[in-house]
Amino acid sequence: MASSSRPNAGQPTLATVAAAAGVSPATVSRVINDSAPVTAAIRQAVENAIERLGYVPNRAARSLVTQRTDSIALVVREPVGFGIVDPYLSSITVAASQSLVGTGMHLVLMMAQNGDDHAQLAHYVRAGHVDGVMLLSVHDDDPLPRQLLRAGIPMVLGGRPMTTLEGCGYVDVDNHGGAQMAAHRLVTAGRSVLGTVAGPMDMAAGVDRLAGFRSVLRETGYPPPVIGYGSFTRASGEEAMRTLLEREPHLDAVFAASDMMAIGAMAVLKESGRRIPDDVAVIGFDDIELGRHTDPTLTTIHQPIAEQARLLTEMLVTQIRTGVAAPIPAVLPATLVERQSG
Amino acid sequence: MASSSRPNAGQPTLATVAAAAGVSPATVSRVINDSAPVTAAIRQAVENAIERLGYVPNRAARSLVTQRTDSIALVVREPVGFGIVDPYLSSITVAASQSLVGTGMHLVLMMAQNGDDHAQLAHYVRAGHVDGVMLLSVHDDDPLPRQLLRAGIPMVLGGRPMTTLEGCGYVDVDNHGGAQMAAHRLVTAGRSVLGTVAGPMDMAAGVDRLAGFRSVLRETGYPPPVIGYGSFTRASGEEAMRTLLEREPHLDAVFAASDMMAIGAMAVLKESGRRIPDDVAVIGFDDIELGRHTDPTLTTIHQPIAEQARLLTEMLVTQIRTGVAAPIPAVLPATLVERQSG
DNA sequence: CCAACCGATGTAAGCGCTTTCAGGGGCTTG
DNA sequence: CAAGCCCCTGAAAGCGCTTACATCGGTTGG
Repeated sequence: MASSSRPNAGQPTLATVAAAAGVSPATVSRVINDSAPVTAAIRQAVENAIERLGYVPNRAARSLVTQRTDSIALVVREPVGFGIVDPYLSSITVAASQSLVGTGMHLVLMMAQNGDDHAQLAHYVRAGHVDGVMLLSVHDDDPLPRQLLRAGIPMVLGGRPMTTLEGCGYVDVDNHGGAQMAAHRLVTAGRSVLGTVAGPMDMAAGVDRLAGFRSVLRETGYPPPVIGYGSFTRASGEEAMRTLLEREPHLDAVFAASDMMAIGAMAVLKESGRRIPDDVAVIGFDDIELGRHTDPTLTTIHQPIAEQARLLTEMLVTQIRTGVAAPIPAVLPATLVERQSG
Repeated sequence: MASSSRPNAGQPTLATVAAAAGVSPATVSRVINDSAPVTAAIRQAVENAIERLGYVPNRAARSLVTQRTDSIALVVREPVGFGIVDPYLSSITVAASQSLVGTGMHLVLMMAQNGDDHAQLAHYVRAGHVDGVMLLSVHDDDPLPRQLLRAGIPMVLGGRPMTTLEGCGYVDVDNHGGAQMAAHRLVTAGRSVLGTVAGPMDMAAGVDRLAGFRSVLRETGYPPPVIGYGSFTRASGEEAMRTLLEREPHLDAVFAASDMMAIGAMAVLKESGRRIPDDVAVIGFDDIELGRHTDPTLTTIHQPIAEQARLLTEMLVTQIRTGVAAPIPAVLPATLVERQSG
């Protein structure tokens, strides 16, 4: 259909509009961007022409001269293949996308699974396809953040980076405090042999949640907990739980650093014949939807995801518009959600 | 930091590379795009220069002349606000993003919640920011698909459109057949008073699932089921279930057109003192992760999401590259997943 | 041995837009 | 009433890239 050679053939351009309105292209541009005063009559004529022709400005052409693209990249390091989806990550993705509505910016979704993807991604960003980057789920050995920072790309992080990153804002949840709440609850409930399924030690969320949990035990005179390590996934939670049970069969309470790991842990506990919470109490972290539907329902630490996404986009957009990075990172409060499991 | 005025200052351009390699810009372009034969020695020199300077081609400039952007939009009509996320939609989003890896294309995520968003979106697409559109969750009264089609934008649909759309491929799941499986199972299990929580009647998924369900009852001599209508969300499932119970208290089986609605229905049934599946059997549709963790676990109809996403991207990319729409839509098989609820 | 030719490179013309810069009224002011 | 301003508009120069088209050796065939 349509003509042939030029795919864009037929679409009116600035010049077309200018001709139709009997003015210069410059004036049309000024009307569109409201970048300089234009006489009411002329403005009207231009707007009519635009309307009549169904003109839409070409973004590539605009980007070329303004050096902006009005879109940002959301980069998620999704650890697993097809089908499996970290509910926390997908929630925050949706929330970010929604909080961008109204800013006139758009979201480019990028799932980086490995180093190759990251290299391609850095390329993509530097090719000027986005004005800034929102990075989720950053590991300590990840070279990407530093790379982007060096290239001067505006960037914000969802979660505190392990090593301080100058010139880059982030929004974190009070992982330490949240984990303390979990520990307190278990201690208060009179549990005596505690264990924890910790997250990866190359992520602040993993480290902080473990530290918070241990700090309470230390302060209350408890012996150190048995620790198993996972990667926030359900499968890793199962595995860690098995290790925990081997090393400490008399365990009567477990704190998991993510809900998915808590769910895996619960499955293993049940499988081993233990009742939850009667024999073993379980507390998770994240407050994903799933936790409301498990049997028993999951006691967990809530993260304000929508708020986190909102702050992230706000920080990033500000940084893009003003050129200066948010000086102060945000740390949002975590809250305990009491359900059946612990 | 960096200089000031031009944000892009410092980034090498084609010309920079050409100068460094001692060749013309055209030759550099030919090397980069492999669009014409270039002597090995020269190619080498150019590649060295690119490497040394860390050159990255500017996409806006390229887009301007090629009229391609190498990115596509994933448009989701997300019915609800912050926080609530349809698990089916978020899964397919992730799957689509992943199946795009390796094609050199990128995904722009767009959550359109209302007509305004849609208008803005059509604008965005026509502004040439994407080469094609993948549309999820299309309602019959939605003007967007036709609008894009008329504008000649390559497009594919996740799910059959209610009204035939010429020149636009789609990938559907065998909703009719899947619903029949559910009905069969309930009938075979000896259930006698059947009801269904149907989906919206302005979407093929809603209509087809209801039709499939009824067809089996008709053929097996059952009376027509009581029907409640929802919008695929959990809350709407609860509400519909309440209506069903009012109209038919002796109900002993329910088929819900989505897992989220099934979960809502189960909550209402439990609340009313009924045991599942003893008093009432429940079967859902979608096979979302949540269904594995409910109590009882949810019997449901499985959709091959990853496969659907893969086919959608494949169709769209092909259409973009060749210019012709996929002539035959794909319909993927649904399968029954037997769990505890029904 | 010269004409025709072919393959590799360079030249230059835009793609559609923004943005300086200069200029041309209409006003105010001395 | 002339000089000076200010406000609005138009002309034109690119932004960084691709791509005809021209060019220029070097072959090949008659």
